[in-house]
Amino acid sequence: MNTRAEPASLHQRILSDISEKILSGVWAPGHRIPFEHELTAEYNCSRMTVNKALSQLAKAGLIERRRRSGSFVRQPHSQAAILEIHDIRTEVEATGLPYHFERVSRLKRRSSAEDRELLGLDAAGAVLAVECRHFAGKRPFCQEKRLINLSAVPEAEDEEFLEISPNPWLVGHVPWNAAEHRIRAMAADEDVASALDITAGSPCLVVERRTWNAERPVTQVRFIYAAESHELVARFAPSQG
Amino acid sequence: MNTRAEPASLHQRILSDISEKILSGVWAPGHRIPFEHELTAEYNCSRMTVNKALSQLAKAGLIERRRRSGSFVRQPHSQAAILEIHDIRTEVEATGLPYHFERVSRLKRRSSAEDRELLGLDAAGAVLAVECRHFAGKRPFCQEKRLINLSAVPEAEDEEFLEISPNPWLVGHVPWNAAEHRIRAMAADEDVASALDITAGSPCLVVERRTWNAERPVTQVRFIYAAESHELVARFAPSQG
DNA sequence: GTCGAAATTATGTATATACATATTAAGACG
DNA sequence: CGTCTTAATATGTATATACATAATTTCGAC
Repeated sequence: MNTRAEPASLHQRILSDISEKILSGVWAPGHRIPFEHELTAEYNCSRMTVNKALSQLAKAGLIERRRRSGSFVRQPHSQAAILEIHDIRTEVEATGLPYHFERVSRLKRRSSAEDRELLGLDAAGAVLAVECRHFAGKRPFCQEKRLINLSAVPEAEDEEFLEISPNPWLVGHVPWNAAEHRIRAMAADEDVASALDITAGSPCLVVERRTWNAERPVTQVRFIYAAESHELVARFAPSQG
Repeated sequence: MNTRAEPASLHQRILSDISEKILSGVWAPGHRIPFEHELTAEYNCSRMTVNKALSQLAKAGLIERRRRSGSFVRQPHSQAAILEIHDIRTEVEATGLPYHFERVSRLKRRSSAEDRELLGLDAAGAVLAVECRHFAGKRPFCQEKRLINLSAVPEAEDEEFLEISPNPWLVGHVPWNAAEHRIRAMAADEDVASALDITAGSPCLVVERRTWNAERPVTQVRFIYAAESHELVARFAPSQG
């Protein structure tokens, strides 16, 4: 009945056994799962091993542990979902169409007030503004307008972004430890409409991303998709560890 | 010297000490963090305690552990972000405007093929179709079109959704353990345009959610917002355990 | 020098044990 | 009957120990 690959270690097996019972609904929310000493007997192992599995399930939010009372399957209260952010190349290739991109423009300049606003920069400094178009087959898939903070990423000044698009280049060259995405709908203005080969005023999906490294803004980018060509998927899936 | 709130347990303190060094950028990606035996000496504790902290950091994706070589700060490759899904009441009240909603229609029917498609139902069965409008002040904020699978939630048949809107009611009455959100842009059709008091064809943000309980579809709902009135925010934040 | 065996090293997993702590149940007492 | 104390119980944390495993390095045979 269980055709999955069995996890190598015992505590992982215990964890996955239990989480499967919960996720399949065999143990409904509120159900008391066996005590540590019962699982210890069932799996013929030490309490530490069982404890490791249960602690991880608790940290993942699947169960709640109460001293003296035992562990219980939690109500999945979560209002947070995991949003998969894919590389554009990956997104395009998932449709089966060949991917390519075009660097439309690249301009180094002292940061304007608007640039600093978009990047979240306090001080003045040089920025690099890059615009690209990404294609699925022959049709434009996405317009990219990007600002790169040159005081955080001076190496970008030597990159033309003709062979490699900004995102893969940045991922390879600059570490970052925080990112924020804002997602909204927008009517295409003339600029977007001509870039995406759609009529002005038609609906677009806008994904704006800002990334930081050690509190310092690295880059700000706005991806604009024609409404028909893209959707985002976010899942709430109780984590498995 | 450490003015933060001290975590209660030793392994948590080790974990938070290290993750702070990483997130603040003191230890950059690629940096080798001290060996377990070095941390053992530094914190004057057993290897198991250090191991617990490091294992959790590894599982959270902050570090990578390599046998014989040690543990290293990982490149934050993650392309997954946490999307906050708020209740509409919360969203509206965050703008400072008073919230209210209006139940437009409520209809019980045998599921059509389209209903089953939307809900992800295999078999036929009764569904409840509910339509609402949510307001921010006097202006329409969001249109909600929902299907409820009555074979999974029979109690819904006795609820009129006049006093309480479907989402809070469902959260209080039905457990669920999986959810999927699809986010896209759309042009308002006549129906949406009149519901939101905008002109047909103007851009809208669509959030479609489906939830399951123990593999069984519970409800499918489509929230439609005028482009100006709403945006979604997703963050990538390295988890702290 | 090159190849391959053996030692070294850091992590991965598991055990038995100990004591702490939160929570509930049972009992004593006014 | 209610309250206070005490015991019982499940989890929380930590230790010392042991052996397994993966990845290097060392070093000897050729």
